[in-house]
Amino acid sequence: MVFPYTKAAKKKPADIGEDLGKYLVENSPNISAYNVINGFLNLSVDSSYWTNLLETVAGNDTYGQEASNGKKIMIEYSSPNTNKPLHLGHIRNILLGWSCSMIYQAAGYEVIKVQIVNDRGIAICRSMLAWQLFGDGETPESSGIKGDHLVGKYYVKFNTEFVKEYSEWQQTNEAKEVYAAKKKEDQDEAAFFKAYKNDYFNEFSYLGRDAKAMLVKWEANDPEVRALWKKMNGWVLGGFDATYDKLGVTFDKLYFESDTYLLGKELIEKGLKSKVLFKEGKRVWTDLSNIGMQKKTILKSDGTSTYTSQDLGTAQMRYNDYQAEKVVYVVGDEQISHFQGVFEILKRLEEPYAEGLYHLAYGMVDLPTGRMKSREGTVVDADDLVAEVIAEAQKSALERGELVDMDKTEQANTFRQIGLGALKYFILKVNARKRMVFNPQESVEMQGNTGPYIQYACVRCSGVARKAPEVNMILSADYTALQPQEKDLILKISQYPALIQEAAAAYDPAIVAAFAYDLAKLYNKFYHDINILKSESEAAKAFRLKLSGVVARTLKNAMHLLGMEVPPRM
RNA sequence: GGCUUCGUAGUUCAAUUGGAUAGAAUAUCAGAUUUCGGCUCUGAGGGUUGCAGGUUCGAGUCCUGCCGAGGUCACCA
Repeated sequence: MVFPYTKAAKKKPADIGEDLGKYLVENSPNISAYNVINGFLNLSVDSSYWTNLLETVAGNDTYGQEASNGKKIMIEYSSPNTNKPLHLGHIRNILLGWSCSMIYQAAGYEVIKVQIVNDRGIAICRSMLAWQLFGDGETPESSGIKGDHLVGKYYVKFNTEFVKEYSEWQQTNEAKEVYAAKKKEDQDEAAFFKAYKNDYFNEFSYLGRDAKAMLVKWEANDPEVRALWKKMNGWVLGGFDATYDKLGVTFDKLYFESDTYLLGKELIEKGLKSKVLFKEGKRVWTDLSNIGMQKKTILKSDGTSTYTSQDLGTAQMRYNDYQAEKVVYVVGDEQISHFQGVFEILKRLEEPYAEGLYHLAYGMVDLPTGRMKSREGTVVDADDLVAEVIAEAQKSALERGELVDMDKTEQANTFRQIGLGALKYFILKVNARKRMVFNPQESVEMQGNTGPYIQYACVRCSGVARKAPEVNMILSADYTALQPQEKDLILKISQYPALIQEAAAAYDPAIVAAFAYDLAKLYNKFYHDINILKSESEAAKAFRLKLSGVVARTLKNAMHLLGMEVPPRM
């Protein structure tokens, strides 16, 4: 493309193209020809360039892994509440966090994977209270229910009981009086009570009163409440661990909100001194109008902490723990303004890590039928989903009569790899910041732009490469009549390291996913068009086997960045 | 309402960051191959990139206005 040079050179676009092309052919050994069309300069690359490139890549055992750059990055992901099991939204979060971790590792960073478990607050007290009232001593062991699901059951129970209580209350005289006194114009009873729910919880509800009382006791370190809290949180965390294990993700460090929610005092003192923050009574606030936001409360008028104060303190603590240059928060896009506020305050406080903070905001996951709503029971449970995709992989393989001769445990493992591969790819191929539609049927498809298609291509080319141990004996330089399919493959592979950097800079696994798919597709075309084992010459055969080996390795590497495994057979 | 994200084949997603004829997949139809591995390949139809202006050699991409869908506007987390 020569348009940008027209002004500087004061020539017609076509002439510049001619001059440049001519110069490059004469002076670069890699360029063999050129032509100019509509102001675009096209160059032809000599075959020795391609074979050399392939040799270089083949000889590099760590292709796609940058040398350490000595920098640290912390990636926070998952970070669930301990009152209910994980769902599809968490899965998107977890896969994004994991994949970004892998990408940054490949880009040369030391990665610290963390999560902050939200294990306190009124929501947790709701589950606890419901269990106390209706649980009858039920445990994961006694009921056979996975711990997180058991606690989730009582969270739901609380809500159904609360709704019942609320609708009964609406019939009372007290409710009629509240309605008469507080209703807005044109607001009928139904609309009013729908909007009044939270106020009811705080002012009139028995369940609400008891849950809040429990939270107060928890904060006062009441031994009985704390013991119950510990017991139920243990159940939930055990359940989460099982789910993480299924998904194949790990963490280097867990932070607990119960330990961090009081942090931030030190930074607040600093902010008050430097007039970044202001105090009225016990309340501390700041003005964020410069980034289009309003006043933000950091400490409440009773002096207690807020979400903001807690995140300020946590950021500082984690910097003290690890001194990471970058910190990525994988959190849903509904919290964009919260993090803008937190990051802005830290910048004003001139904290050394403030510039390296990044909120990786992802969009909500919708179902084909609309959005997920826990109240309407349309939430897709994480454990159910994982079981379903594995079952689907098994079903479709057995229907085709494949893998039946395989050892049972190996077979089960292969189905797991395929099912999870399908699920992970389906979610990660979509740009993170976009809202996405999750179709359970399509997620387990095996054809087209899917995980199993890529896995299959990889299995295929490593199978080909395995056929010929002599690939390492260099012959490929003698092969000069390269086919377009071969050039396309080498070109694609040569872009891989730059692509990793690009994906890291954009915090976007979808870039890697698109690459893996393109490469798989190019290989399948190559495989179809050219019969490798019946190549026209030994040199061509050696070249193609070597190429297959390099494709296999690159595909496997790219899939690893997406958290996908490659089955031994498919 | 203010701020903000988004709107691309029937559907799900791309588009090298402002570049060539907007590409894949899926579904539909028509073919090929079936070798090292059966989930492979080729082709066809399908688009006024929400609408209307503007900026320039050139706009899906940038600017303005409208329409539509989210998010957010707590002394909740």
